[in-house]
Amino acid sequence: MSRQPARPDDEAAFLAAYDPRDFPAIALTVDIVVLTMREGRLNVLLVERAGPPFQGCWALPGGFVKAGQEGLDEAAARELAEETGLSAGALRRVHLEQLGSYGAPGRDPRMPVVSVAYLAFAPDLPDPRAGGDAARAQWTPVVGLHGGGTGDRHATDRHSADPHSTDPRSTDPRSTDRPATDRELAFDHAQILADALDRARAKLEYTPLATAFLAPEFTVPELRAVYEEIWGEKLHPGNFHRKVLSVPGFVESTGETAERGGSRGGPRARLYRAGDARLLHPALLRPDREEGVR
Amino acid sequence: MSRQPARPDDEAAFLAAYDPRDFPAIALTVDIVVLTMREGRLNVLLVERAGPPFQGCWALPGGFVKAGQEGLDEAAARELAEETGLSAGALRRVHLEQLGSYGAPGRDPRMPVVSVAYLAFAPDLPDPRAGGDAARAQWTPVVGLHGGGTGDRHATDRHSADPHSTDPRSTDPRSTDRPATDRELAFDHAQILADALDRARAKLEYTPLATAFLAPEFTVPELRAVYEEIWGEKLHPGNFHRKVLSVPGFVESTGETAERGGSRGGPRARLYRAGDARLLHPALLRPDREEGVR
DNA sequence: TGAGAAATACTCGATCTGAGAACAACAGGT
DNA sequence: ACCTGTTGTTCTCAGATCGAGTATTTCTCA
Repeated sequence: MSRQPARPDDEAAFLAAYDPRDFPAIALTVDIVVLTMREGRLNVLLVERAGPPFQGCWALPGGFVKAGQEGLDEAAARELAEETGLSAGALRRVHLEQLGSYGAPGRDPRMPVVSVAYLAFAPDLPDPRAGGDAARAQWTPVVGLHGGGTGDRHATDRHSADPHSTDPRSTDPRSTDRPATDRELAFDHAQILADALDRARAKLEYTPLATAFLAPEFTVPELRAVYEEIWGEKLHPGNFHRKVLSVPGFVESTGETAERGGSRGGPRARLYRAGDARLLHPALLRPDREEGVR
Repeated sequence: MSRQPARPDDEAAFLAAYDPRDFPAIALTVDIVVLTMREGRLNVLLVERAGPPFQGCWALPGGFVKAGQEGLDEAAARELAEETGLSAGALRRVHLEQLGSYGAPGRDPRMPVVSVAYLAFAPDLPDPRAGGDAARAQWTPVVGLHGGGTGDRHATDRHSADPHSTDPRSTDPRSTDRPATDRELAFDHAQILADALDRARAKLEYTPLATAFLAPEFTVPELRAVYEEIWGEKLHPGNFHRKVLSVPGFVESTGETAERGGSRGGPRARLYRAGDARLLHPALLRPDREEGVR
């Protein structure tokens, strides 16, 4: 960054190069993959595009960065607030981090557009409001979405889901008039979503961020459900319980217990709060992933 | 991304918004943190700025993205090739990955500039050539550099131009004559470098990328030296050796042994090649890092 | 030729992990 | 109320892994 177009011309040309208008036009946007847990399923916030291109298609919420007026993180936070209609207070409980930037030529048919993608983990949020240029916005189960699912090959780098994972996906991806499920996403958003899921799966391993999907007070089984849903595989209840309580700073007891036992029986679970750890040590690793080689 | 500025105006305004000239001017660059190992020390490629702003300051190599003509990864690869003067063949042995994007307002005094930072791991490369707008370019030991050093706090979460980044502007880090060591970096490059080092340290844990710093054939002690230099701490030779050989796909034996023993004595070490693993399983974790909390 | 250093192999005890069992608490239906 | 099946939580046990320390052998250097 921070260099004139190229070539150490003379001073005049040098300064002239600073005229913004002389740069090839390029637009910068932020897109956000907002993940939340609804009724035990991982959902992503999608908006239906009101105009071309990809009119009628579902896409990730996002918008243009106000060049010079806001930073990237700020722009993402602003878009997140606008799109979810959440108060600043509620937003404080949402985890937001940069995912990566996408700028393949032609990804937007209108003009060169580079998008900085963000990833957000949110507790169960109210239904979104269709604001701005979106025809409507809604939570969509990730399962069955292109780019969704448990195993999305591609992953730039680390971890890719294993081929032999138990795939609880429903074998009924019908999309008659159902909302966004099983729809192609606009632009390269399927790729962004896939990368986001890979990142989310990895994050659960070494951070306590799974708690960001839950209410301030939660039980170990609820926490386990988050891991199972995002990783797409069942975990050993006993071992998971032992692990969570043994990692320093992961959770702290409230002394209370849940109001009711499980919906299908069982004793009432104890309640915990998120601890003060930012990183899990030792990490909570995903079961047997033989990959690595390839 | 991919939405008009905001607000569901009427169709006319909608279409008008597509004129590139109507968007606030913003420039997009790529900056690359190229790391290599020279004489046992971790070095980063820096260029001396030939013109303002930050004239005479050292900065990360980089340049403007050719909007619409190349993707982000392409642009980074191109800049890397230009700046190092390496052949396409030699570049194939270099690991290049996206680090994150930085777009704090005012990070470039000229105009809004967002930079997509990349991270590269390279084996010992020849001296760089000062091309383009750079007065000169050279490898600089990371130690002693602002943003360098072993302990750069900040970071549990990589990337993102956070608001509280050290802002090197305002001060006048004029160049006297000394190379780059102990100099303030231009723009927010100290922050980018710090983030890059954090990422590099983490990458060594779960990927075999340490081998990217070495020749095609290397010994276990040489590999250990890479880890020790980047992590900034001595490792137990015996345990490291056992671990490296036990992780499937990390290294594979060539059957040969090094020409000479260690410079200060000791038997000749066996030679290995990088294996076919992309991920280390189980990971090679850094010794005792009590952090996690706070 | 001797001393010191380093590569590699081994040992031992502390930890961590996966799998399974045990037991009590609880929901739902009879 | 009383079964019956489910589930939260705790334990046990064997195998894998890890940190630390030791032993052995092979080099370099003086």
